[in-house]
Amino acid sequence: MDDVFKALADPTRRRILDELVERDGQTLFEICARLVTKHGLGLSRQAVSQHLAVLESAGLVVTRRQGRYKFHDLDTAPLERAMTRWLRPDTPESSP
Amino acid sequence: MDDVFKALADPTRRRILDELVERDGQTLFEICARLVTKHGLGLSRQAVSQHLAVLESAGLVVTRRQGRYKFHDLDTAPLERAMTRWLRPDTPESSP
DNA sequence: TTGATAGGCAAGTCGCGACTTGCCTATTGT
DNA sequence: ACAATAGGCAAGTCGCGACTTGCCTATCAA
Repeated sequence: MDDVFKALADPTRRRILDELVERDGQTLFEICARLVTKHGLGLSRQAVSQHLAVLESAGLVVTRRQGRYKFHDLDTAPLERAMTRWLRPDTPESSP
Repeated sequence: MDDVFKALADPTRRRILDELVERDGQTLFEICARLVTKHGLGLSRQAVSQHLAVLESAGLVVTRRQGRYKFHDLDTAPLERAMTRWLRPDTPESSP
């Protein structure tokens, strides 16, 4: 759970999550290309690879190998668990 | 919104939010004392003050001065807005 | 089998963020 | 008025994280 917040701290990693929400099951090179073209970010392949490793060890991204490809899928379950931490039970909108 | 994630990245700041959920409107010295006694954290007053400044500029904490006291209140609104960013609209549980 | 593609490992650079230290301002109580 | 309390400002130290560079492994197509 600590890793979830650390993973979300970096803006590039958040962009990666944005990409995976829009289209699940992308490879490292696909994500690389999208970050460069769509968001104008100039980073190396290694940088993206390391970001994906952080996201995966945080449980936010799940990978499946298939031949020489490694597909990345988003998992939002850790997000929801992390965020309900500070949501008070007595908010007036919670039970209308 | 970028500041929200950066603010949540530090474990000490998350502890401060925990404290404010439990009891709203604490002063700097109160928060300091609680972090030391209840959580065993050994940090200076300045450290906590800087953490509170980060939380405030992120909109997660709202302050009100009263004489020589400065009370700190939690605001969870930025949290909820930040989290809905990656929640897919087509989750099977969202519309049973 | 060879070259191209997809990815991994390891060491190194560098800047930002967390924390400290020292001193200063303002409000309160006696 | 004076001391104590509550907080702020600024410069400095230091470690961790983001990113690069160079090289290595594995799978697929020709």
